[in-house]
Amino acid sequence: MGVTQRKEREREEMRRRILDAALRLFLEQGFEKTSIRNIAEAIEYSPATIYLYYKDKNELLFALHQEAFLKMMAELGQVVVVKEPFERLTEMGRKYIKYALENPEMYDLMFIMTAPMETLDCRDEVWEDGLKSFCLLKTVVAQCSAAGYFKNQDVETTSLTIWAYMHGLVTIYLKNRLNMFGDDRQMERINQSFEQFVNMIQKETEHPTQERG
Amino acid sequence: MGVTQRKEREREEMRRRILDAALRLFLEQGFEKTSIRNIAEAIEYSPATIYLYYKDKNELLFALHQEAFLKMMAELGQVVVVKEPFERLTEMGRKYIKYALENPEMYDLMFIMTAPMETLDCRDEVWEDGLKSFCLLKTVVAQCSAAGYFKNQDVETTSLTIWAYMHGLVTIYLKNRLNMFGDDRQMERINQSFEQFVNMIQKETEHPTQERG
DNA sequence: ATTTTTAATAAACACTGTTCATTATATTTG
DNA sequence: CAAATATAATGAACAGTGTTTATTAAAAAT
Repeated sequence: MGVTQRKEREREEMRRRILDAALRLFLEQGFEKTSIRNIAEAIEYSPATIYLYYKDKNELLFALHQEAFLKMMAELGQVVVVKEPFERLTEMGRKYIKYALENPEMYDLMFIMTAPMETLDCRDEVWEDGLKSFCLLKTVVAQCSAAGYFKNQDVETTSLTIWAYMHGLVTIYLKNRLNMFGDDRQMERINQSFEQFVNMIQKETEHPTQERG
Repeated sequence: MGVTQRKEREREEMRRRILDAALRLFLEQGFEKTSIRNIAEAIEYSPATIYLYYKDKNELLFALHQEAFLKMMAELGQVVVVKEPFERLTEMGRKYIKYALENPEMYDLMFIMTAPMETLDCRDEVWEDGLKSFCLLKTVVAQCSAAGYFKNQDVETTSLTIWAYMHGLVTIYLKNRLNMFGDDRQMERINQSFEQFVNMIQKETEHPTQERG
């Protein structure tokens, strides 16, 4: 009989309700101020009920982290419309910055917090979301490579270098470390640095590597 | 009479005792598992006493963050012994990675956590430690610039670009995001990327002459 | 209609940062 | 010296956290 299926469906619906409430509160008031009790209250259930659908808070954070990756991949994926490979990579960089700045809490969950990762650790699973998005980057880098950019450079290393720079740039900003300049030119600084970095890696095309002591 | 002086000294001693205990516990069991109560217990005082010496936990974290900067500056400052400017910059990069990887909790406090920064915000002070260390980087970058590197590049922008990359690289590692590759070649990847980045920014030097320091 | 399975919860546990009235100690004053 | 005052330290409480468990209510199977 269809009872099992309905139960399964209802279970999924409940998981969604919890996730949606968690996401809403998360975005409204930040991670630190959102508790299991808040989420339970939002969906009008007792706190203990949450634990019937998610093992612990880490698992809930992990589920949110997955949602965040879905959204980011959708946005970064749009770069396929850009024809020229290097301009495609550049546009992906711009979109990465845009996503991070528009979704700071989600970005935290995806790349900074260790809590969601612990779920993977104890499940003995690999970080698929991270791998998939890194793969997207590698693909575009490989296309650049095929178009003559990044000569004699390993695609994976180049991708990591680019990601590291992008990640560093946005987290310095998101974690309020650009405040130190005391002015309101933070976005300007980000854009200038980004432009410089793009120019820098672009030049990797032209000249062959020259020796130096 | 010297009572005031002695009181002031005793107060400083107590602040140090608290800080030392906090630092020890922090390093022993990480930030998340270290509470005001733990620290109080370690110095054999009541939790409330801590609040006579530090306004709140953020202020305590800020004080620890300052200690961390002292240590990092001491280590990075050693690069003055390196004669050639670009090699000096490279060595500073190596030392930055070394410091971050050897002091992950401290690094978190310095560049990732927002809690210590809140103390600055409500004190209406500027982030001096950050500024000072960024200044050190700028100095070395300027020396490279004077030696013919980073032609036509703004020193501040270049410094931010370099810092962003370094910061991104170490945090991706520290926050366990390099686990995704599933192998044990994480340090290898870091070193490869670093090498690539160093090569990349080195080429920013204009190559009409191969004259250098 | 009765038994069994499932879902939801109230209440508790062991924590957290923080505040405040009260007590103990040290210093200053008469 | 003793009495008054200032300072330091604390116990106890408040309001919160994630999580577990015994108990109850509801649904499903017999």
